[in-house]
Amino acid sequence: MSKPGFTRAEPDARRLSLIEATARVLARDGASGASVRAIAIEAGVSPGLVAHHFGGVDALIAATYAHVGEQVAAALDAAVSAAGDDPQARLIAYVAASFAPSIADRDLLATWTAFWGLVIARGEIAALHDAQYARYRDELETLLAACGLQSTARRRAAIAIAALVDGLWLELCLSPEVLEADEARTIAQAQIAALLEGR
Amino acid sequence: MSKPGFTRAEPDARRLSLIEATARVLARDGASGASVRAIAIEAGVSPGLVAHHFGGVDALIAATYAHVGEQVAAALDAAVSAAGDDPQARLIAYVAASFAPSIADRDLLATWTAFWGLVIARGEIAALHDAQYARYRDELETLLAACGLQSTARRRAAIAIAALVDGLWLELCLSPEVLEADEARTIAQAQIAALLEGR
DNA sequence: TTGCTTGTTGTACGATCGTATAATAAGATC
DNA sequence: GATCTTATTATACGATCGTACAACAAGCAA
Repeated sequence: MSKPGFTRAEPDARRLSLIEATARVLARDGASGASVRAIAIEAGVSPGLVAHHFGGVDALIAATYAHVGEQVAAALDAAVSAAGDDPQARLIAYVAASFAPSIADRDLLATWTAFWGLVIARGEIAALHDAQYARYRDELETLLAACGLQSTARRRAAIAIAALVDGLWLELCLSPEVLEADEARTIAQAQIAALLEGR
Repeated sequence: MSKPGFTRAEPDARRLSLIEATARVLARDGASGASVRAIAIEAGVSPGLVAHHFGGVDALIAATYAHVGEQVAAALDAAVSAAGDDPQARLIAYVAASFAPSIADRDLLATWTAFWGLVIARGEIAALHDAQYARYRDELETLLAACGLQSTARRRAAIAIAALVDGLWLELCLSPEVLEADEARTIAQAQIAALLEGR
């Protein structure tokens, strides 16, 4: 009974571990450091596995983006569920969750910037971003509808909130010493209140 | 009288042409395509010139970021000057100028994403971003003060507007078919009006 | 046990990376 | 025209890049 030199994993499990390793490398070394070899070492596997499971490094980064996006969306949804029944409280919880320490950190930003770079370099990846943005906007529109906002104003309100949150989130990640999470939350909350004013 | 094989340029002039070439390469191929050789070819010079004038490729990209930032700031300032004397009109002109075709395009976004990636990978570059952000915020605070906003509310209002504009600008660049410049302008204008309401 | 599938490894390949360096020559100075 | 400074070129170096590929072995089925 000799110890196995390596363990065989289910394709899905291996793919997940590669995705998580990619996220860690992206966070540590940035987009330029996310090479096939660095990712493979981080995941404790051979470089060839990346090609075997993803075909190429671009597809792996895209999958990482999709996965991280799922996680963020789940965290925001959880915040909404925990917020109770009041529609406005749910909307505010959804937005405020974007500034939680686990969401607004450099590690996540690294994944995002790497992916934005990919959108520029390889146009076909833009569809992934469009899908995530559409989902975020839809969720906001649903929450806004529950607050009683009429349907004609909903789209613009959702875009406005999404943009504000993105901008605050970006600033929070890039220079947390200038803007703190609490202030970001306060600002977002005030803007939402203003948007719902003339409802 | 033989034709010179190359022309000698003033260091500053050559640096500028390298910076402009970098911006073009960044826009065309993204951050991963901005290699010393690609930039040198685009500028019509030898690769060695990058090291000679900038010391390394990171410094060249940083200089490109600074230069593009200057251009954007100048364009925004010009829009303010052209807006006349009314304080609120000046503020709105400043913000709306961010969505002009020359500002909200993928080419500029490519420079920004490349630089954001550098902020992650090399911490010492973050200071450049902080400086640009601080300048933008200061300009907004000045315009807000002219609108009669009391000093305590100014900082938060400036951050809110900066974040909103950044988010709208980002979305405009990434998926212009979803969000159009006119709508972005309308949204920003409405938010500014709301911010100045309780003044 | 035997055979089969396929996840996994290790390596090799050509391309490209950033940078260093010596040779060259443009253009100003005297 | 001679001299000097230095911008510029061209090349070479070692490292690292992404991918391809053949050999290997883990684990399941029979």
